[in-house]
Amino acid sequence: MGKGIRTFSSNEGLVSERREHIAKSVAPLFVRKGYGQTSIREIAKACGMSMGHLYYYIGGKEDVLQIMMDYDLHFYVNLVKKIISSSRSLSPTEALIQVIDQFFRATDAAGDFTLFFYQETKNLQPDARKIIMDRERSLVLEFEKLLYRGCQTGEFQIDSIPLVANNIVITGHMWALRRWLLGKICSLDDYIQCQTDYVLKSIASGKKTVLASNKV
Amino acid sequence: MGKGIRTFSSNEGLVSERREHIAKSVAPLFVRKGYGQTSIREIAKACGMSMGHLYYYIGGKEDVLQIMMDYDLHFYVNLVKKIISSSRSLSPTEALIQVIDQFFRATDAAGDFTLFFYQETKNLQPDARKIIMDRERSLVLEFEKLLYRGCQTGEFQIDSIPLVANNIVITGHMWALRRWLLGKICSLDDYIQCQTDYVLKSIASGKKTVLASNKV
Amino acid sequence: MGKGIRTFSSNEGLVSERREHIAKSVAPLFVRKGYGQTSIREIAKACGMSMGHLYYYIGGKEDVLQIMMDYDLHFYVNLVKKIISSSRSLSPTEALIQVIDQFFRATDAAGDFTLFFYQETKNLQPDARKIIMDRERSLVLEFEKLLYRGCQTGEFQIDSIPLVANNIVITGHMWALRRWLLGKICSLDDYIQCQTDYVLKSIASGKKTVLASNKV
Amino acid sequence: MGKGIRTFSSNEGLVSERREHIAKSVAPLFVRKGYGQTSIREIAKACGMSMGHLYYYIGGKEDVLQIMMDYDLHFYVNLVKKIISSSRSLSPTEALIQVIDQFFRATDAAGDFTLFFYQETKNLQPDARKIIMDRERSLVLEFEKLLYRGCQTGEFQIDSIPLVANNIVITGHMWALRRWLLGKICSLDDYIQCQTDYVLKSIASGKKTVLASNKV
DNA sequence: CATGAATGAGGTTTCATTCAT
DNA sequence: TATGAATGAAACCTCATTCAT
Repeated sequence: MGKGIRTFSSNEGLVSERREHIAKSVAPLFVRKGYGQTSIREIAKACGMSMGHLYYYIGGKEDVLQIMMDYDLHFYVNLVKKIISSSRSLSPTEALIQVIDQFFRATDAAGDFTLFFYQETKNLQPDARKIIMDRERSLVLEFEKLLYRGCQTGEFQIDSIPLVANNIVITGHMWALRRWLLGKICSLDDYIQCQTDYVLKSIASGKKTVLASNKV
Repeated sequence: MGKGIRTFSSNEGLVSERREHIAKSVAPLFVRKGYGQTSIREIAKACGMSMGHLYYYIGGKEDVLQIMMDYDLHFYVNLVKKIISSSRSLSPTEALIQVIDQFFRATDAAGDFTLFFYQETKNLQPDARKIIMDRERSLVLEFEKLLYRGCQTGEFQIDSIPLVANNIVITGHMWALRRWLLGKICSLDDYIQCQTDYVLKSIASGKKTVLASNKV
Repeated sequence: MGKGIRTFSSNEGLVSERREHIAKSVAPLFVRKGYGQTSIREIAKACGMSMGHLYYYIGGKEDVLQIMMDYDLHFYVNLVKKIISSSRSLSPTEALIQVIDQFFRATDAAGDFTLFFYQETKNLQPDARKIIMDRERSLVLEFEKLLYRGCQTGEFQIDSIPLVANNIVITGHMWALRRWLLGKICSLDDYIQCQTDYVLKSIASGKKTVLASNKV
Repeated sequence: MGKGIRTFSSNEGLVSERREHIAKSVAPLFVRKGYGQTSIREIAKACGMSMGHLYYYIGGKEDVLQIMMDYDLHFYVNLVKKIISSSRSLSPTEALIQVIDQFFRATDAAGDFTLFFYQETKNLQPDARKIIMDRERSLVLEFEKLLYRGCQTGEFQIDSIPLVANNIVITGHMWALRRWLLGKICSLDDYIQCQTDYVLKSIASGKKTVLASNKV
């Protein structure tokens, strides 16, 4: 974890282990108080370490942010990967419906982190930001693969797959970013339902889908 | 401007004027460095005021954020209102196309501010946040009116007007929030084109629109 | 009032009038918040003047303290003088009893000011402090005169008149300074009763006094 | 020392030690300049600490005042306790004479602190003020015990023991508070002599005391 | 490996005083 | 006379980071 981050230890395994521990410990703190408002003292306390010891595994406060973001994003992306791969046996349309459903719910569950991600990425150094953004990009890629499958079967007709993939991700994230507003309009269930329809309508090819009709 | 914010002056006009000046002066600074990373000293300098004088018109650093956000959002919302009202003579479909185009371009122009808005709203006190969010809500409302017009003419068929209005706003904002990713996929022109199609497809009623026919 | 304090006005009468106004206006503010915690802005507001105008009649913040103390002490000393002179027709012992009673009650009424006086004298410049202390000294002098009368009639037998005079003043002040403690022991009435006895016992000559016994 | 005051250290012994050091270092500074006129920078310097380090052991400037007052008052009260208990073998009258003598001299020696105490208690928060005042109360209590002993032996005849105890304490304090005036009337030796007489006269029972007889 | 006392620059805020109007 | 906008030094306090133990 966190290659390139300064450490005084030469035991790579231990460093990885401790950094994972840091990532897990610090997440609720960061999400609740914000990165800027959290002090090193609080971080160390949350990690059950002394400040000096914390600096044994990191180079500076920023590194804690990077480690935490990297870890959480890694976790989040893996979750999405699992969701998508577990739908591989379904038809693209059905898979998309299910993936959107689960992705939106996962994003809702990690809602505060999603917001945190948009808010605090700016506090990362360019290098660290690149790493985080690569992970984010890989998230979109997963959706692209799914959409691509639908295009090949002819169920979807899409001009720009990356853009549609982005739209799906964005729409999920927006539930987290604007829940204060969207929550007044509809429930998460409604939101998922509507947005799924919205997406399907816009990418549906004329070709009959295998969806509901086959189920009967 | 900024009713409820402490000032030592009883000259309302002057206070308004100075606060507008502050809002304008501080915007580029905030957008570039972030609210938390900008010191009062820098703010005062950017405003061409002494620190003491700055505090003559505000109650604390937070107020500068509120004033700036309120001002910029006010400006932005007014722009959108103008865009929408100037399209009143067009058919709903044509109006939507044009409004999306101009809204996305305006959002792109104010791109850094849009990102700033999502990042820094958390630093406002509940009272101030409410004011800002009310303005944001009024933005969505403008789009709702336009969509409603389209539903009445029968050109649009929409389950949840607020949700579609939100989606349009969101999609515009996302160009600002994720330009680092979207910029690699397509240009702003492409983005507008695709997203417009995307929206229209999903809300098109079967009824023939006046659009295509006129183009011929 | 406040000779030697800088003013830009050459109209002596006006200056005196304004300073008296300042003294009266500022007293409750000072007593409530303390001198150090009261700002010039608050002082000016309490006086119904602008800050600039206030500085037309004073040389600095300290002068406000001096003016206020001088005025209040002047008022207080005059009160005591009246009390003492109005008892001139009584026998020294009876006079003392009555004077102590009224002096203690007056001090109790001005209790916060008495405390303020002990707390804030240190904030005066040496010159100003001398003026204030001279007034304070004149207070003790009034009691000395009364005691002296009693010694001449033979009712009192006192080694050091100034000391006894001081003790009386001190005992009165202490009710104000330590009301938080004394208030738990007894009421003001009790306090007056006991302290009067205490004083009388300690200065009584063997000679029969004209007191209560004669009254019957 | 100073339970309830924020510290970043969990080493109680160290905290106590440092706070005692702070109390000792800051006393002459506070007494000379007053609490309000002494800056944190000066306090830190007087303690031989950096400002940051000072704040490692205290929560705010006020805490320094509390710590210092508590420490000095503790010291002062202990001194009085020692004085009183060391006179236990004497007759109440002789004990009182000796205790007053030593108490007044001790108060004179700590004169500036006594004045400081009356001036600056107002700057404490209610909680801290209570602590300080409890200590002050315990001071009076020591005198009450002594007076009580005298009443039991029949040497003293006192209506209100607490009040007489207070008067003794007050008279001692007054030498400190009004030395600028009293110093012109008599020396400390004279003051002690007179005030002792004054007290004894007012509490003497008719019963012959063991005092004079023993002297012969 | 581990601790936490120590640093000091820099943060936000206040306020007595002046001066152009 | 009268106003109050403007100044800027100095106040209190925080915190990322280091280093002796």
